[in-house]
Amino acid sequence: MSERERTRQERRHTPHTAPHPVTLHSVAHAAGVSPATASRALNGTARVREELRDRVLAAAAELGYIPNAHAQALASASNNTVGVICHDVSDPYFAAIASGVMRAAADRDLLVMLASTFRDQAREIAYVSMLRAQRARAILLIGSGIEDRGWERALDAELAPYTRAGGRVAVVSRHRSLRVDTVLPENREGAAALARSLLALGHREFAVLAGPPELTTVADRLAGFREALAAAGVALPADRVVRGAFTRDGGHAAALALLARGVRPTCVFAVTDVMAVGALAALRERGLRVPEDVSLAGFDDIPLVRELTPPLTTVALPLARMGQAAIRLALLDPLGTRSRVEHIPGKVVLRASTGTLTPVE
Amino acid sequence: MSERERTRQERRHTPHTAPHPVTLHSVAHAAGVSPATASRALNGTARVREELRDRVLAAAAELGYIPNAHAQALASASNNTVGVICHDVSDPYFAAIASGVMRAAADRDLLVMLASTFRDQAREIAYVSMLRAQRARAILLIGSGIEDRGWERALDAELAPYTRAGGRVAVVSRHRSLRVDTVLPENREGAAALARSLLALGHREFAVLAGPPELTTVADRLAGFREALAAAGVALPADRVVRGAFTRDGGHAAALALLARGVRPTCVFAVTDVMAVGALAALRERGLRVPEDVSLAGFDDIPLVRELTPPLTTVALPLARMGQAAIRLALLDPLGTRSRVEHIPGKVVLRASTGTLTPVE
DNA sequence: GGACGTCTCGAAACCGCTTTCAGAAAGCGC
DNA sequence: GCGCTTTCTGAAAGCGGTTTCGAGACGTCC
Repeated sequence: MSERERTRQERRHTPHTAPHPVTLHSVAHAAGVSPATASRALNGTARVREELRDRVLAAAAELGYIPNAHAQALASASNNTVGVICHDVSDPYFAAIASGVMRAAADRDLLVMLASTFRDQAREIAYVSMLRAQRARAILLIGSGIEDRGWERALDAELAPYTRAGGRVAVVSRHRSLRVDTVLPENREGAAALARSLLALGHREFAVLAGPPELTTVADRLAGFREALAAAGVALPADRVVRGAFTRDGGHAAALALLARGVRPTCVFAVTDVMAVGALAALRERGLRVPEDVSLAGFDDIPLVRELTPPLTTVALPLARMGQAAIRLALLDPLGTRSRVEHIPGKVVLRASTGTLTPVE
Repeated sequence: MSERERTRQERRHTPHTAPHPVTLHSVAHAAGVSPATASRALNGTARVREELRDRVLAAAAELGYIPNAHAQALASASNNTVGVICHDVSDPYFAAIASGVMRAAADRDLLVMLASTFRDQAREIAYVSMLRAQRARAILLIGSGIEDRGWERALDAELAPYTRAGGRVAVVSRHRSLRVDTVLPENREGAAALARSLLALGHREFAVLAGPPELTTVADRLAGFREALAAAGVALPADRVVRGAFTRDGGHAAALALLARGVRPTCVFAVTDVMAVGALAALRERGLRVPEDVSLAGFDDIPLVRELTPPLTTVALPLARMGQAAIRLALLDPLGTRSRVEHIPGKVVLRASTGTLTPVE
């Protein structure tokens, strides 16, 4: 018995992999109090005689004590981390939203665990599982959803037990079948407003560079745009809509495909700024001047598009604030089983890419 | 006693805040084995009779068991999270590096905790402390360092016990007095090579938009640039160097300040692409055409600068690979107490912003 | 048939902290 | 001086896993 005791002690003396030997016990011992008192003194969770408190604090500082967050989380069943899942940090659209998330998290002393799926849906589900294991307070899904119904279902299956157990889920710019809090741009209205502005500039011949049709973001923006045109008696034939990936190169390819069809619109609407960037390059490559030969408009107002030549007309979304809103929603008290939706209006910003045209024709 | 037992039970039945009631005990019980066996079966850490293993796995799947990462970390003193600290996720320079970090982390099944300091040095130190509390396997410091000696010292004081206890620290593009692994662009050589290229284009009148002088990144790039000029007999007087913040607006302001001094260089070198973006806008605002009236070059090759008009000449750095290198270094076995430094060469990329000039004069 | 080595599996200690619960000490009114 | 609060403090029971250690159950070999 005492033999076993001894070997155990020896092992403890070899902090082979143990990163942090200074425990609450150490400081309690050094301060001449019990661990309970030390805990209370350090966290202020209960009154402790001033003299003892000072001794504890001094000992903690002296020893360089850093509490073990794992032990804390385990013992108190609390947790101050949130998980964020996105496609890729280097996408400026996401980066802008993430920046807002980080700001809001910092204000609330939350630690953010960030996961990039690189558009791999299996990885996305794996990350949700990991974040569940970490017992994250909330999981944020950011960015346009997924193009596969099966995976969506699998994702919801992973999310459901999490929310049922008290976990909070918030999504931004993405639909869910689950009842989760949502930050949703007014895609339809924004695109419609943009269309009206473009009509007012005199355009009548349009083309749209759209993303994957399964994405509600795409569907809504396309629908809004088309409706506003229709209201003005302008049609948007099917051959004027080209699909492409939600990336710079996707926009580039889509624009080339459009031109290859032989259509020559006076104005091109890319449903995403990122796609518009690629489109601008493609148009240039084909010798078209923007806005003299063709106008170009996007959606989102990522910082980048202000630096383009010409600066891009777009529908501005308060991206950073959308990120903050996601955190806010996720940390609000759960409002029954209902899900909240925060609608974010977009604002049309006319820049030089659509020129200040005298009405055509 | 039994009374106390009962109230405890009742409390357990109200998972008020407890996010996850399914524990290893549950599945062990359901499978009719001990928790020890269940643990071994789930982790494959020891041989378990096939029949039992199947029962455990089935029970785990049935109950939707998800291990508690906190308990695992606590019990096994292991951990699969790394912390990353940067200024702001929405800075494209950082975003590109972070993307590489995320990729490397995903390949190794690591969870990344990301913290943005928003250039607040107190916050940076606080984050190191939080990451220490999380017992992160490694802490990555990304991006240009700090402009304050006192804070730097405080940061090292926070880092030192961490590394001493076995934590790994890696920094990219940033100097440390501590012995930590480092991923370092060859700023001096890159800037010198750029200068030679610009000289070859015929330029003789230069100006530099530099960042805060305390940053070694800035100092190195400036020194390399100046040396290469000197080697060609070209001087760079003090009034041709303007300081500005390491941001788009910093570059903008610096360029305006330069012009306000009345100097008219034929070529402007912004030590950072991000600054160059602002500078380009400023030059335009003052009616200068790039590259006809003045050439402009940057450093880093962030994706954005390829989309500018004109595309920006710069020194390309493999940003994503630098991020991956940081993870790799941090997770390599500690090589004694020595610190490794991985030097990253830059590659001059001539684009239209410096034009294909016929040698001036 | 008994000594002995192998494989599995369970009991129990432990990781580092929080939080009850109860006891000690001190303050108070009578 | 005595019972009763009110405050502080410490012992100890977890939180949910991992891992050591030893005990059975078999198989093998003299």
